[in-house]
Amino acid sequence: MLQVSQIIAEKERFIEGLKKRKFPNAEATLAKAIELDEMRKSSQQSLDANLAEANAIAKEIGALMKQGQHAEADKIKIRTAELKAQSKDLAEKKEEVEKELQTLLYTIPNIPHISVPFGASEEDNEVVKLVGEMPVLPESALPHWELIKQYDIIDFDLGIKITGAGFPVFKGKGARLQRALVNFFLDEATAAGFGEVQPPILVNEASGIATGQLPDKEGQMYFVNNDNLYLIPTAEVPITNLYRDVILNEDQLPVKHAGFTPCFRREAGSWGAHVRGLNRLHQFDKVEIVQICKPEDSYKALDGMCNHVAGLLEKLGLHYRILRLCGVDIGFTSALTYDFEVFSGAQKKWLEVSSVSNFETYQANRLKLRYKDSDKKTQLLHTLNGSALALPRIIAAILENNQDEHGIRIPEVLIPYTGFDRI
RNA sequence: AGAGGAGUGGCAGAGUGGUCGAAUGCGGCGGUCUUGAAAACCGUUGUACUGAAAGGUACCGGGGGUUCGAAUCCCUCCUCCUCUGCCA
Repeated sequence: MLQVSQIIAEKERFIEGLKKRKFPNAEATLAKAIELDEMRKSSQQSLDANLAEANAIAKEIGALMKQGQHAEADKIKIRTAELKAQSKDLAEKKEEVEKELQTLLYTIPNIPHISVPFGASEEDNEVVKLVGEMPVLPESALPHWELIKQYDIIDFDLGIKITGAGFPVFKGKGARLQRALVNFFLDEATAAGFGEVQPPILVNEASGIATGQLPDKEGQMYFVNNDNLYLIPTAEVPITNLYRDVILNEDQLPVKHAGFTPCFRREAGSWGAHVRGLNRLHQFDKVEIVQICKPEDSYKALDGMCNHVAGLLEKLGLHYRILRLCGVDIGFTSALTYDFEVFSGAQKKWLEVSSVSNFETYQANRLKLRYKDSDKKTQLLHTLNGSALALPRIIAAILENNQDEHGIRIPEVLIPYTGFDRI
């Protein structure tokens, strides 16, 4: 969530930024936020003045009672009745304005970083890096949804029976390959200084709001009605919320965490012929990296996280590219996002396997995540996160790209984890 | 899940209707003393909104209520502890 003080200080840049996102009525929306904030202040001031008078009278009554002057006390009580009624009105008005302001601020996305390109669609995402070679596969190469049947390693039909579409069952070497990747990713993250955590995979409403999934993407999360809990769409939610309502000391920064969790996404309305097999699931596994740092360090941190993800893909021998997302494709809460896509040889298409973002203070403002700087002033921190990595599409790419007449070759770095070199 | 108890500042812990944003101790910070350190002593030490400032307002688990006035009384929710039950 943007801060009104920021909006006032950098109005021109914010308007430009919102236009990059094709956000409608940028000027009017920001002006409205500033106006509502003014109203908030003035109604707060009237209410405070009212309460101050009531407090003064209450003290006076207390003093009179002590001296036994009950008649005198009763006399001033008349005024307090008026004040009480007024305070109630003023408080209601204040709450109304505050709520209206908050509702408005919830609708305003983060301001894109200066380097975010303008664009009309995902076609305009900027390719900033291309690494490796296109896999050369024989004509007979099969897409992963055929391979998994042939080798009996992932079973969609079984998942449909016990749960529903989009919940595959990993079997035998498929299950082992997935576990190998998880362990490999976690070991790499640990080596890079990301402290491992295992958070809950159900979260409450406050957590969903703080990282920005709520109220914006309510329908995308599974919800457990009986207990008012949401299944996480990404480990970003619980891990970042570890630091909700926290004031860190400068020497605790940066905070770096990695966590492995299943992720759950309803993906309502986003299904079609182009999302076969492992390309899109309701439940999938992912190792997430999260970083919290001082504002001046966050873009260096973003680069560091990108290098980490790039390193993983290189070790797995995958052909990949990095995209800088354009204004219309970048996520609601993000200021700058790099997507990583691997080439899936048999499908002949790029699959997104990671998204690394800097949220600047957008999440921190909702989280109330701050630190005391060298002047002992508390100020908002920057939050970042990225997938390192999402499993199913990596598996799809490995299966497709590494297939030959003898089966599927396991990447060298994974063999110590799988215990076999071929499926 | 049932019965009982409890939630107060970084921590411990007092406070059962007014002078309480809250005693006291510990911790933190600054200082005196010291070659230095420790001890001792003195001072200081929550967050947010608002205001140029002085100040004002709110916050004693969350929300609501009673009262001129609530940390204190009432309702409700949450969390923790003890006992009983159940369970990986």
